[in-house]
Amino acid sequence: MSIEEDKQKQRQRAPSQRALESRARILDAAERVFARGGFDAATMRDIAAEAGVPVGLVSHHGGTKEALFAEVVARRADELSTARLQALAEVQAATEPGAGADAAALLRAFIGPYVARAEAGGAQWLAYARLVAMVSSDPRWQGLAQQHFDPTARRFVVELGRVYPQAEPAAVAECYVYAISAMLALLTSRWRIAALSGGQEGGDLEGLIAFCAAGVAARLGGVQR
Amino acid sequence: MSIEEDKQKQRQRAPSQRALESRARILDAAERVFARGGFDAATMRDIAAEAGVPVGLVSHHGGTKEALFAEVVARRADELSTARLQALAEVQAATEPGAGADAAALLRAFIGPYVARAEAGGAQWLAYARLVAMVSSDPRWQGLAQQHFDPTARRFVVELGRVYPQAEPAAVAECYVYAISAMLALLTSRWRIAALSGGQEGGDLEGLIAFCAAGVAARLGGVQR
DNA sequence: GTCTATAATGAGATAGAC
DNA sequence: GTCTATCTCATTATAGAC
Repeated sequence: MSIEEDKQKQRQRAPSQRALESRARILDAAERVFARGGFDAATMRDIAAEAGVPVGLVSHHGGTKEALFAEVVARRADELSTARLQALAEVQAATEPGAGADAAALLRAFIGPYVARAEAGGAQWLAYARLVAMVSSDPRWQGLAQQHFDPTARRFVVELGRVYPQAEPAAVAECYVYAISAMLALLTSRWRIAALSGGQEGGDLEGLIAFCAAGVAARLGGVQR
Repeated sequence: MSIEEDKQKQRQRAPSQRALESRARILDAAERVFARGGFDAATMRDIAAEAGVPVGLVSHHGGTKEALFAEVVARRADELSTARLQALAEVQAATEPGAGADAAALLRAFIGPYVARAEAGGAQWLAYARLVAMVSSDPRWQGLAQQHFDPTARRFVVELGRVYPQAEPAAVAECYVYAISAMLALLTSRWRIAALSGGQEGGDLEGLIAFCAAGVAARLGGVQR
């Protein structure tokens, strides 16, 4: 460890405690501000004010506005990918060989880690969900999406295809896109659900999985093997 | 007609053919440019260039940037609401009294008119779908959404609640939000479906309705009355 | 590392000629 | 109605003091 640190010193000093805090505060603030109105509505001044630091410090730690955005996206995407792949491994370990996993378990492995973090009081995770929705739907950020979201998505599509081997690959991908959009809707649009049902709170993980699992089963082949 | 025109003259002259064309070109161009990167990424200069008119003319016809945005949203929302309510009336007319409509027919009445317009070579409708997704998810445009989307949405939630009378209102609204988000995903993310399935084209109205109808049935009560 | 001051750019809106 | 020129303001990024 200490040797590693010495290696780093060839390039730069170890960051001070205060510097690390500033950096984290700036990233968190940027996440919230970007989530509010998208990349263009956010200004470096908004982010600085939200973080409680001077404007210049945002550029110093985050680089350009685009680099800051990319870093915000990457930070949580990595944690999420790891959690999802681990949940997937657990599902596969719990399935007896030859039987094959079922769609609900796969969906839970993919959707569960995110919803769990958001529901554990994760205001930052909710803000991040709005960011994910933007990055996923705006061709402008296609590069970011490919780098951070696609690998896990492909893996999930492959596993879902194993459950429904007779289904067309495009239909499997279609179901994946529907499920993800519903997940993001749950995370970002609880207020709308409440507004449409007279103020009643609504929407949870189990309801979402029930909806998606049935949808997948109906779309990909009626009878599940 | 001529008398009507004279009445108008008290306030303003009847618009010339060219003026009407300019106005329509500007609205169409604004729709595309707003759809590309959202409200803030769009500039009045982009819109003018896309429409092939000088910058000043955009303000002249569209007013402020916000007014222009609101007008773009309103224009198609009204057409869509009418088509959806008409389709709903047809569904109810075709259902024998006492039997009750089924969820798939309701979904088709709500989703069909939009997808049909988009699939009939409607590049502008696809651009508009991206706008709808933005307006629906950004609290900044809550007023626009309430004015133009909520009335039809509420109507649909009510009808869906009739099909599943034992379901909680919040669960019905939840299903509505999932279905709409999946519809928007189909319209805006065909490229992603293709990318995830190795270039194969995928996603159509019937698949979407199959997915959503099964999801609704599973979420709202298993057995349909 | 932290913070201030400023340079350079590009935005929305509008006044006024045609 | 159409188009040009311009006003005013807010933005990003950075140079340089501490």
